[in-house]
Amino acid sequence: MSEEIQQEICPLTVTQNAIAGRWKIVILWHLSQNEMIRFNELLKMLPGISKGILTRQLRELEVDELVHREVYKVVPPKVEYSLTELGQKFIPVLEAMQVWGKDLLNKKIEMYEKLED
Amino acid sequence: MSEEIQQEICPLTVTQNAIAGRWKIVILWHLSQNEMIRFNELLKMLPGISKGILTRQLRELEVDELVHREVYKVVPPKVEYSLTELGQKFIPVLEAMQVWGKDLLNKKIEMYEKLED
DNA sequence: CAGAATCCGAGGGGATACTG
DNA sequence: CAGTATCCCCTCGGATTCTG
Repeated sequence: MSEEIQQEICPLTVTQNAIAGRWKIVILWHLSQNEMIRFNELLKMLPGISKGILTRQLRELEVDELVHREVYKVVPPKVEYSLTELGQKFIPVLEAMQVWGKDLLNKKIEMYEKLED
Repeated sequence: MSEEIQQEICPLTVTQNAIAGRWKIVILWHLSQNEMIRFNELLKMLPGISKGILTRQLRELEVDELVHREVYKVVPPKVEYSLTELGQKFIPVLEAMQVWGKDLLNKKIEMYEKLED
């Protein structure tokens, strides 16, 4: 019981839960770079993902109110995804992650170069 | 094939892979607050985790070089965990996450308060 | 175009018992 | 004290097929 409380009141844990999912971080990043993106565009931006999975990840992000889904009632269907206000507040996290990721990649590159000696 | 390349050269994806795991973020946070922590101390700090899982998460963090494991050859055994240099560079991410998580929690609290009217 | 529905398999979390 | 070794379970990712 007290475990569940901790799940809900720890800021890091709620963050963790919100971004748990193989593609969510990259999805959020694309949305932070593009303002609005249609479903199939997003699909092309994510090589390797399948439609079903993309839909699920987007729905979860929508439930957590990081992403807004705008449906245009036209034929053929048109749906655009964008960051909510909460989603935009998440951008600093993405930026910090990117800084760290680049650091890590540079480190790996250095290691490969040393191996060539 | 090209998917795998993207997996390895995208900074966000490498970050994502490094912290994928139910407890890693919280573990990193505790290590950022304590400099060095023994195994059983960490266990107590994480209500709900089991020994086996804690070990696995720590091993993965060790492989990814975020966490250092110092074994003292004494009886009974004593092992201390700490952040590596790479792990310390991750702290800004944790901080950004915490800011965002607090924001989200405040938002939820507001919603509950409105429900009471 | 943007999904919904279904099925599958891998693997990651968790519990328990044992050990140097 | 700090693990290892199993076993189970269930979720999550992924592939495929169908639809308004």
